[in-house]
Amino acid sequence: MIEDRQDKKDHILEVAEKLFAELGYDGASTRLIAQQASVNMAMLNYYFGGKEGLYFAIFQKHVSVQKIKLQNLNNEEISSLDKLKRCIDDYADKMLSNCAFQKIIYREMSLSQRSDMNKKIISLISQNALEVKKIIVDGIKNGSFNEDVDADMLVASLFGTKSYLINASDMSSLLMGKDVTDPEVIENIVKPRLKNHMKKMFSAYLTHHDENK
Amino acid sequence: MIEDRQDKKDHILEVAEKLFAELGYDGASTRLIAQQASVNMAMLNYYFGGKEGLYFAIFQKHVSVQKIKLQNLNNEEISSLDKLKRCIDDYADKMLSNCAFQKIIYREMSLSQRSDMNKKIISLISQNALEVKKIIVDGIKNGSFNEDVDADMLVASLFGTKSYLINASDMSSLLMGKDVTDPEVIENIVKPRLKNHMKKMFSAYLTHHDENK
DNA sequence: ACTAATTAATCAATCGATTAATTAGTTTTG
DNA sequence: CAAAACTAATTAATCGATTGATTAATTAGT
Repeated sequence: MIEDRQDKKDHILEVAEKLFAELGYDGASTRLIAQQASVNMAMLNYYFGGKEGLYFAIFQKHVSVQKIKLQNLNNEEISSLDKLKRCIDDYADKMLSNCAFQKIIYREMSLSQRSDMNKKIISLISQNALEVKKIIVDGIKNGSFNEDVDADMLVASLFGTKSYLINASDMSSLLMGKDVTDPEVIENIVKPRLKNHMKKMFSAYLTHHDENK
Repeated sequence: MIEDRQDKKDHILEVAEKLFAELGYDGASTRLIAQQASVNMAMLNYYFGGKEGLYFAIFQKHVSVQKIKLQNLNNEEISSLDKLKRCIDDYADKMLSNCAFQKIIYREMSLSQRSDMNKKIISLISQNALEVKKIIVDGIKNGSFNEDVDADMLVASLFGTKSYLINASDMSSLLMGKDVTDPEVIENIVKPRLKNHMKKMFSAYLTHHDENK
C-alpha cells in the first residue's frame, strides 16, 4: 500500500530529525540514521535521493504549516499587541514542543557551508520572520507601539530568547537549577515563564512612556 | 625563540577559530586548518595533541579574560541598572567584534556529542552567565528592579538577542536589508542599534510601573 | 652531540553513495 | 483464474574519497 511507504518515510524523517538535532548534520551519519530507523542504508538514497535530500525534506515538512498559520494571524482583526502576544504564545508552544527541529534550524542558519541547500532553507524560514516583523511595523504605524521601537531588533529578541533556551539548554539548566530538556519541566515551568516574561517585557517596552523626551 | 613558537600557535588558533565558525567542528578538517595556517598537519597534533585539543584551546583563550572583566564589574559601586547597561555594551562590543568565537560557542552548546569536552566548555562559559544573573538578582533584592522580573529569562533575552544577530546573520541581513556580516555595517549600524534597543527594552521592563496590580 | 621542531608518507576507520542481486507486489496475458 | 512478465521495493556487499592520527626520517637550534 502507498500508505505504508509514506509511513515509513515519515518515520525516517522523525528519526533523522532527532539525530540531526543531537549530533549535527555531519555528526549524524546516514548509517546511524538508517540503523535507528530500522531501514537499509540504501533506502535513504532511494527515498530522498541522498543525505542532503533527506535533510531538506525535514525543513519542507515543517515550514509550510507555520507559514499559513502566521498569514492567517496577520489577517485577523485584533490589536497589534494582541497579535504579538499570540505570536509569543504560538512560537513558545511550537518551538518548545519540538526542540529538535528548532535546534537544526538554528544551527543551519549559522553555517556558511552547503551553500545551495543553505540558501533554499534560509529563504523558506525568512518568510516567517518577515511576517512577524510586519506585525511590529504595522503596530508602530497605527500608533499602538512607540515610534522609536526598533522592529528588527525586537524580532531578534523574540526569536533569540527562545532559541537561547533551546539551543543553550545546558546553560539554561545550569542557570535555572532545573533540567530544561525534561518535557515535564518544559511544559510546567519553562513555557509559562517564557511566555509571561516576553509578554511583560515587550508590553512594557512597546507601550511605555519614555521619560527621556 | 620561544616567542616564535607562541606566535605560530596563536596563528593556528586564529585560523582554526575562523574555520570552525564557518564550517562547524566536523566540517573544518585538520588538513584544511593546517593548510590555511601554512603549517604541516602533524604540527596540530604536536602542539595541541589532536583536533579536540586544538578546539578546546580556542575556548580557554577567550573565556578566562571575560571572566575577570565580569567579576570586576560586579564589584564596582554603581547602580544595578548601570551594571546591566555596562554588560550590554561590553557583550555587544565583544561578541560583534569577534563573531567567529561567538558562533562556535553557541553551536557547541547546542550539541550533545563530544560529551567530555562539551561539559568542560559549558562549565567554563556558564560561570560568566552566572555573573550576569547575579547582577539582575542583586538589582531585584535591593529594589532597583521590579520584584516580579524573571532573572533567568532576562539572561536568556540578553544573550539570545545577540546570538540571534550573529548566528542567524543571513536571516538578520534579510530582515534589515543590510549585510550584517560586513564589519563596517556591524560597527556603524548593528552595534549602536543593538545597544540602544536592549538598554531601552530592559530599562522599560525592569523599572516600569505595572498597571495590572 | 643532543633535543626540539618539522616534514612527507602512510595508517586504519568512517564517510556517503552505488552496485548488482533478490524479494515482493502488480499487471498483463493466454 | 493462473502463469508469466514486469515494476517497485529491499538487501548485502562494495566503491572511492576523506577523515584524524601516527610513523619514521629529516632539519634546525642549542
